[in-house]
Amino acid sequence: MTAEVRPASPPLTERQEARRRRILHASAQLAGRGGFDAVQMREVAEAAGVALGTLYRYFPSKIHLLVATMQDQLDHLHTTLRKRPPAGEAASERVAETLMRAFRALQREPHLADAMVRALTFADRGVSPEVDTVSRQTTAIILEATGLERPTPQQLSAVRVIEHTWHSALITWLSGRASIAQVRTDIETVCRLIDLTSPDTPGAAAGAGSEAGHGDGAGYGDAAGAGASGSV
Amino acid sequence: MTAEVRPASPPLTERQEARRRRILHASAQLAGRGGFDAVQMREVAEAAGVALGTLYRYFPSKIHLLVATMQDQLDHLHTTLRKRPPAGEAASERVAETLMRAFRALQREPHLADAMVRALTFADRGVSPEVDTVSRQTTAIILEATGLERPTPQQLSAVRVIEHTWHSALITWLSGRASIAQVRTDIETVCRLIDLTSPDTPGAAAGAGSEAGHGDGAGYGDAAGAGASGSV
DNA sequence: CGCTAATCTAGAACAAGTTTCAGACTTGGT
DNA sequence: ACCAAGTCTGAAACTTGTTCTAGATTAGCG
Repeated sequence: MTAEVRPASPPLTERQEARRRRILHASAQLAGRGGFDAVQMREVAEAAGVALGTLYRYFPSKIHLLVATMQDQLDHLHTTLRKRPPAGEAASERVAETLMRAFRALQREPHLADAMVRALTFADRGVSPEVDTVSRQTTAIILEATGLERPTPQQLSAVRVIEHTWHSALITWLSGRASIAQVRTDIETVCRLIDLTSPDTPGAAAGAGSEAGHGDGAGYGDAAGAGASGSV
Repeated sequence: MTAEVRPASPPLTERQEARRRRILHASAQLAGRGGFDAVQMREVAEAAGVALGTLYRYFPSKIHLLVATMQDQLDHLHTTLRKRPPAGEAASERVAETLMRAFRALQREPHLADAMVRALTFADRGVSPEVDTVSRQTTAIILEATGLERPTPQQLSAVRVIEHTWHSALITWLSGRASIAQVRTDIETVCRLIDLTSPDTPGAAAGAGSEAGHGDGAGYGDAAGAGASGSV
């Protein structure tokens, strides 16, 4: 039932699964203390009882390791959330409640949160698939909170904005530039102002352009192109 | 005139100012090629013609260096933007146009963008003041685009959400998880849906259901613990 | 069981950020 | 011009992520 969908080209043996689990456990453990910096590959390896080379065979970089740790934690969170769905009236309220619950969970382990979020945002293209998994997991949680059966492209865009805000607000909190109250305000603001109402609602903001995916293309050398000359 | 407000505890001598500038130039240069990874402290030092220790005296870490580089580039951008302000009707259009212009500027130097944004999001508490400066600069640019004289707390919250979205959307683009078109959609979505209208300004409105007057959840300024101390 | 390929271990080695240190150079004040 | 304090240089050292190697173990298969 759990989303635990890993590529897993070759299915892992039992011992391997156990190793993998020990590694993730050690990672979360160390992250729980000192955060990102405290997760040192040699220490993880030792704590998990594997050789350094093995650790790198399972997780090709520290970032991969921490992103996997986040997937793991998100699974837990998702499971927990499902046990007691948000009770708000409007979709926006339920989303806000869900995110605030998640935020409270993170507050309980700020160092762990630090390690995971830093890894997520620092991840480069080489980790995209894994980061994408986390992103989809987050989207799923939010969408579930909305209770929408068949979200429209506009609603999906709105969810994307909510996710962006959630993510970035977390960063400002973790880096000490925003208080907990400020994060709550940001979450409530985006959930309140962004339109999550169904398409049959008149006056709702219209056509949020294309859907997701990597359609790319799109002209961006258009109007105002010459505007921002100069470097940057 | 320009926001070029640096702490500058001891005012720098001319030679020092020149060194600082050479360092920043070298940093941007190297970042312009290979991005974050290509900015190697030894190389920056050599390219700038200073000793490694000196580089570290000016910028206590690679992150500090890149964040300072971003401040620098943002200054340029801000100046450029001022020369031809956005022309849209509604505040939201002007903000979207401004951000898209900035985005186009970043696209011209994707590696540089990568280096700067990665540094920003990876920055830990030790770099908070500098990151905060960048954040305030960004806020200023957006606020300027709105044309609001005295933004209400609600409007400031909206701007925060826009900034979060902008920031996070950039990350997804840089890490190859979102296309340029997708970023544009996200920017347009948040600008369109978030309410930026003034209480006394008629006309364009996003007001989908919820109204901004709503209770204003959570006040500003209670930065429990680590909040923004030295605000503008 | 015995073979082969894959995996695991221990440990060295390498890369890049960061620190440290002794000595040379600047600067500011007298 | 001279001195003291602060700054800069060059180079080595240290840290931690990552890679590599040689030999031991394990897994799958006939």
